[in-house]
Amino acid sequence: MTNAEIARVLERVAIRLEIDGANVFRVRAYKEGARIVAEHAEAMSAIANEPGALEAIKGIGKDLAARIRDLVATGRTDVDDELRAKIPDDVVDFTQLQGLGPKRVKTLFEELGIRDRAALEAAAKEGRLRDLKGFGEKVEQNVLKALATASQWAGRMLLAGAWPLAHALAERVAAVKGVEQVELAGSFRRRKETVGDVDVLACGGDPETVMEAFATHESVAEVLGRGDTKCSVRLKTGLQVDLRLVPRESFGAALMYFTGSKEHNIELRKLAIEKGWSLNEYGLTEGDRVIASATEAEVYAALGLAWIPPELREARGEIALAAKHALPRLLEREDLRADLHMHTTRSDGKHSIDEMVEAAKARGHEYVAITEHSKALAMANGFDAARVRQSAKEIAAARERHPGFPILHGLEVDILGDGELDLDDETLARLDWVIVSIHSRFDQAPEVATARVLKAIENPYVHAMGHPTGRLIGSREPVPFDVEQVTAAAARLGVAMEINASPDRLDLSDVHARIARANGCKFVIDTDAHATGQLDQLQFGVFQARRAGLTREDVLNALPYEEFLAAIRRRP
DNA sequence: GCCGTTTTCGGCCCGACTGTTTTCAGTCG
Repeated sequence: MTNAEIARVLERVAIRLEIDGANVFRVRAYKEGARIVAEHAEAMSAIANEPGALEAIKGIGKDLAARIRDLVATGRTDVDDELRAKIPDDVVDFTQLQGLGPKRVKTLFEELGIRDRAALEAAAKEGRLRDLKGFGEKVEQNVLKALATASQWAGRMLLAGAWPLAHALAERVAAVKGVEQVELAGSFRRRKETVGDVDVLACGGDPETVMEAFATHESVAEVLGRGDTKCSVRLKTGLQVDLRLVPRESFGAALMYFTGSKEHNIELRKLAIEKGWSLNEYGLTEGDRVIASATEAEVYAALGLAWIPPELREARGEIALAAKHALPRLLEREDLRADLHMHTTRSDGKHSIDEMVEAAKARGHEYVAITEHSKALAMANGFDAARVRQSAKEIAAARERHPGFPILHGLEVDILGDGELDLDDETLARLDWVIVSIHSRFDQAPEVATARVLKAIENPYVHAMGHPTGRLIGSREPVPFDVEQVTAAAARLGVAMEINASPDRLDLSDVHARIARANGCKFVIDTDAHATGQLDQLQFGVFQARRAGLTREDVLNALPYEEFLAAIRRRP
């Protein structure tokens, strides 16, 4: 089992224990265990047999270690088996419906014997929920609403999808007279690849006027709730956005609180408690005395910490680094000097070489690589050997038209099912920049996929691996190769890992990129643009890189052109 | 269920909102 699969089992054990009415701290231990496993760099399967290795991980004790060993060995564990026999899957999923938590789900299950979605919907429609203890007409209506929403809006929204909407709402609020500060907080500010909802924080201005401006924005479909300090709306796209009005004197504390992550905040509170203080969204306090609250920097400083970039606030060790003032200087968009993965009309792009080059120049790039597909992608007009020779002439001609702007003759070569590359070495040797990518056979077994990728990157003409795992967020799982093994090999071979900035790829993921960095990999951050406008998506790749803790030094296309060439010439 | 230069027992993050109640449980972030 992969770490993600183990984490899912532990998470669902936690929910079932909650419904079952177990000790809340036992529930928390399982939830925390799930999170730790999901984010752990080493595979549980690799360390399970090493005595004491699991128990050495903070948050994993004797019991959880035994569960994890069971799962690694057999794919099952008895506590999960027992609970599943008791509580059906659908009932567990009920807790994801807004307004239903473990207590109400327990009531539904035990009082009415509701075991699946259809039964829940029927019972709500027939008005059988309202008389249950802790329910009422309103809750019953909310259940129906939540069921409808869940079917229409099963997942989260891509960060890039929420981006323009969130900024439009923030600008509307910021334009209200008297409003002093507006920030988009939550997972949005941490630049997670998907967001479940968006939190807008504001201070200043007349609360009624600010709420009204927010609630009447043309993108709003429904006002879900409105109090003195908070207004929740659902947009026409399905995205939920919460506006919170906070006092200006505690804006920093509120921004920290609502930026999260929850786990990061918990660690900060523990730190505050150690000092005899208390931290909440109103400030860092000692009794009635406010120690810090106005800005994030003040609160972090009072806790003895450097200000932590939101992308790192995931309780992955950033607080310890901040305490030592040893946080990395994260990569910034301005550090990137090139985009090294883009297509033109010659394969499946929408724009010509000249158009792409001009668009890249307009975005401040100092050099680019043009990288068409190879022949395995026939439908994308992929290049064969003869077409690569022809392409060399086309690129040479383009260089004439763009003096002083280096254009690398690149190609995105398919990794075939067996790890062979789609073009022969002689052809690859003609290219300045060779990216290898997987576009087929996403369903291989882990060992097969690992061998496939290792074989591909061992080819001495390969410079980088494009969208390495091939995942599509929300629709296609990553190819299950061993990321640990592959990135270690890539580091040794001098093959860079791409962080593909396309919003539904963002591949490598933050977790995988962290592993790759720890193994000594270099990276490239590219758009894989198929049209000029997509060159703007580079920022989403930068966000992902920041979440992985990458600095300018980790990234090849942050190098000036000559240094970049020197770096990639280490290969034959 | 986890953890511990005080503890092997007794703690474990905290406040707002909703809708249920008529002082508060449940949910959410």
